[in-house]
Amino acid sequence: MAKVGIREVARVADVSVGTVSHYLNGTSPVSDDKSRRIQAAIDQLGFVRNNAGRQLRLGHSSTIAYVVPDVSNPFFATIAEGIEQRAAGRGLSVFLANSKGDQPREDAYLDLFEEHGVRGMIVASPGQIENRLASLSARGTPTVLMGQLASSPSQPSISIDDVLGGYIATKHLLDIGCRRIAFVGGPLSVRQVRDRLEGANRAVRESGAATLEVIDVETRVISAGHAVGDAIAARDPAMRPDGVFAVNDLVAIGMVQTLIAHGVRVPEELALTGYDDIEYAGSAIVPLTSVRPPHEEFGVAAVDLLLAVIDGEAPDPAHLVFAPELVARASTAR
Amino acid sequence: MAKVGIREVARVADVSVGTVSHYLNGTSPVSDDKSRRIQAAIDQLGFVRNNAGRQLRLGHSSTIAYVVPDVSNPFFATIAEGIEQRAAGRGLSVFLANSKGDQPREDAYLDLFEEHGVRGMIVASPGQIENRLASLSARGTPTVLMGQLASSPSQPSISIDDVLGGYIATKHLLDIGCRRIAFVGGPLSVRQVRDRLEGANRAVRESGAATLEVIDVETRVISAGHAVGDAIAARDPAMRPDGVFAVNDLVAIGMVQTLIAHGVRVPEELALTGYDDIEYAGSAIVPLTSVRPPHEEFGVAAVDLLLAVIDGEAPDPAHLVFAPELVARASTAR
DNA sequence: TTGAAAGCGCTAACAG
DNA sequence: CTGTTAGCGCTTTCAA
Repeated sequence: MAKVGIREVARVADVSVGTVSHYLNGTSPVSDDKSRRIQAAIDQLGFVRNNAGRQLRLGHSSTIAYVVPDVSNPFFATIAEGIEQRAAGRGLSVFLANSKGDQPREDAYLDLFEEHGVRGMIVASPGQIENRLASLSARGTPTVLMGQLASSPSQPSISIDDVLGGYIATKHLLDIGCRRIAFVGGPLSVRQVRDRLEGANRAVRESGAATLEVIDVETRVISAGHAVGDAIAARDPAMRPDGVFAVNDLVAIGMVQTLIAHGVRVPEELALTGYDDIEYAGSAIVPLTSVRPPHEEFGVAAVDLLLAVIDGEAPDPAHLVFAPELVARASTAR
Repeated sequence: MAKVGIREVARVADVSVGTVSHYLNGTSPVSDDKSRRIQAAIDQLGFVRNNAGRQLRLGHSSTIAYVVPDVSNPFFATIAEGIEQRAAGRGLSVFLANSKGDQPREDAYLDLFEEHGVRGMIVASPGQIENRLASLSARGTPTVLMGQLASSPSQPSISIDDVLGGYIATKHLLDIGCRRIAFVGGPLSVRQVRDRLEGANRAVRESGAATLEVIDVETRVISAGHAVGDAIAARDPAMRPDGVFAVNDLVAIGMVQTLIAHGVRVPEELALTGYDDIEYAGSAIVPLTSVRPPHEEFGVAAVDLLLAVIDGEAPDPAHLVFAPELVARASTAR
């Protein structure tokens, strides 16, 4: 396979490389005759434009990067969709990377994308990476921090108000009559967990008429929910909470499964709400009430924010904070 | 931000650009003194190597692409992990792309990666793309087709024996005593669905003592399972199947939820098996028997196959076919 | 061990 | 409208 470049195309079409470039980029009009010859040559030779040359000359690529801890998390996947749509509309492609919540690996990807000269990055990270992002910016690659509110005013970020989310979830339980509330989640070193609990605290405090128990879990997956469900079912019924706010849907799904298996009626004896509104939430045995972050707008807003920074506009609110909303389903229907 | 390149580093360190390059790549020994000066200059200037220039000169990049219909599908996500591990071991990075099962979009990504000069691509596609992959290969980008057996002998592919999978799932139902088997899945235009049904047919035929009903569904998601579960529960108990092979776990999960809600006992009255062994399968109300494709080895094998092609070795078996295995759980425990 | 210099493929400025 | 040409940043001979 001989490498076929723009000059080979030019030779076959009997035009100059400049003309081929103009044809390719629409930089300047090309006569019909030559256009046809150029296209014919391209087809015949199977020419594919070499991005390295193009990018080197242009000084920048037309890609942005989206780095997440877990691509298979439906939450990030949905956002990715919004990002890709919006980016495509602006002529940008999106490179995806999976950091697995692993710092060195995340670092490696950030380096890789920087070397590749991406126009900007949207980074969701469970860790402390503001310094890292700051140096990227300083060297010319704009970034948007996703999922947590940046502490630096100059670091654009886009996040969800988890305190509010925790508040509305708990308020909902109180509104339907629950008085012995339990928050199931942990560890508190995770910002999102802490914030949600704080919101729950506030709602309970405001009500003045309810108690809040905290049931700590190490991981926030289905099996953790199973364990907690078993433990609650094993209690004397009088000692069980009558309303549970699970830190996320996976935990809630696990809980509802074991609770029902043990004969605890949901929502009659125990009302339950999750968080995140993942796809499976509505498909659980007892469809799950959940707190829904604005998935779609989130991705779009992230791209818009990034583009603003790329265009050199200091975005007025550098921090976008979205309000989640409650999706009430059978698990809290009294 | 002045652009800082290798020559700026060379200037500050008072060496030649060639020496900096050698330092960076270990291409040739560099004296300790100069090494120190170069590193100091790099740190001071915040130099980041420009991949475009490097790649242009080198003629190739050090990335491979992994294109899937749905990154959030746990099946592909797990494989991605294997791919990234293995690729990293060979000094390659992986770019991920989400085609959403959309042909034009898949095409766009294939083009994009080809222009970016990736070393090779691993492509999982629900569609017919062998011709497309063939032209990529012809132009110099090796590919591995994932998830379906390639019809062309020269197109490397890596797939799972779904006929066998369907066979062992159904055989298992027969072995535990089921005689009125139902296959829930569709449409038959999807290769994997067809193959699984074929395996089911074979098992039933071999047994000589059972019947196979086909219950068609349009989509293979939880809600489809709900609908089928409702329909089966509504039947006269004598008309219900006593063993169901669902085309995938999502459908099976949906079914088990509604069946139980309607009081149909699983597995006593109706044994049920899914397919794919996704994470949630073991976490269903009734833990689900499923057919497990070899996730981990799959990604590793795909990379190895791709690397072999990149290295110009005509891989001996161009087609790798993996055998799935049965994971028996409560949903078929009699 | 180091430096000088020739491009890799492409775009854009400029001249026609 | 079209052709000519100068680099973009980097690696890699080739000499020294």
